[in-house]
Amino acid sequence: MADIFKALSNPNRLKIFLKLSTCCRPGTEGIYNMSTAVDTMFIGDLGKELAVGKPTVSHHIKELRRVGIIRTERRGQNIACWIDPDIIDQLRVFFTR
Amino acid sequence: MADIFKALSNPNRLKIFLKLSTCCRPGTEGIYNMSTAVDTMFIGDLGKELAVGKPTVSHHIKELRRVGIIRTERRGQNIACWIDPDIIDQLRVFFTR
DNA sequence: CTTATAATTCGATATATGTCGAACAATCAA
DNA sequence: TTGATTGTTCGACATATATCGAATTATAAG
Repeated sequence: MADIFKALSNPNRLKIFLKLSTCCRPGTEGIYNMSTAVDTMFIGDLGKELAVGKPTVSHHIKELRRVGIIRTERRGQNIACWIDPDIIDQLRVFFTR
Repeated sequence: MADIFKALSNPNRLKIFLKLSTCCRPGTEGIYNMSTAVDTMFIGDLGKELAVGKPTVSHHIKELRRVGIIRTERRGQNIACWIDPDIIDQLRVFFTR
């Protein structure tokens, strides 16, 4: 759990998380299965809004994936990302009771 | 929000949070008002379970208070701590939707 | 096969963080 | 007032982290 919070403690990683949260809402069919997703978020697109270089974005994505917050899948030249819904459920439960 | 997650990202601070969570459950009347609390948690008691020195515990408590996760109140020689219930609500909402 | 685009890896570096010991402050009890 | 207990403040230091530029890999398009 500490690792998950650490991942979300960096402002740029939190922005990535929020961006993915708004683009890929739980309950939206296919959003967690990129083969049918209607609204994907590529790493390059995420990086454009972050005022940091590509190596840094890559590092942050790697970290978010390491702790299980996001999942990724190559789509041609790009790599698509989405939030793992299980983690969000876990986190909500963590703050319940 | 990043600050809150950073506060919870340190293993010792997370242990303090969990300890306070189990000793001071939401819904327990008076637990957030030390003058009527039936189960208080003093800084010294928290420190005994943490394998770090008193200055470090003090530092962590300060940080948790700075970001609004806990509240404190002096009770004689001791200082009592408890979790701010509003923050927990905020966090649960954050991971909802 | 060559070029362009997207992303990762690798070092380097500056800054932030966690921890400690020593000294200090605050409260209570004789 | 003196002594004991509890917690804070202050430097110091070692480690962790965020970031960058340069080089590298992977995929797609001519």
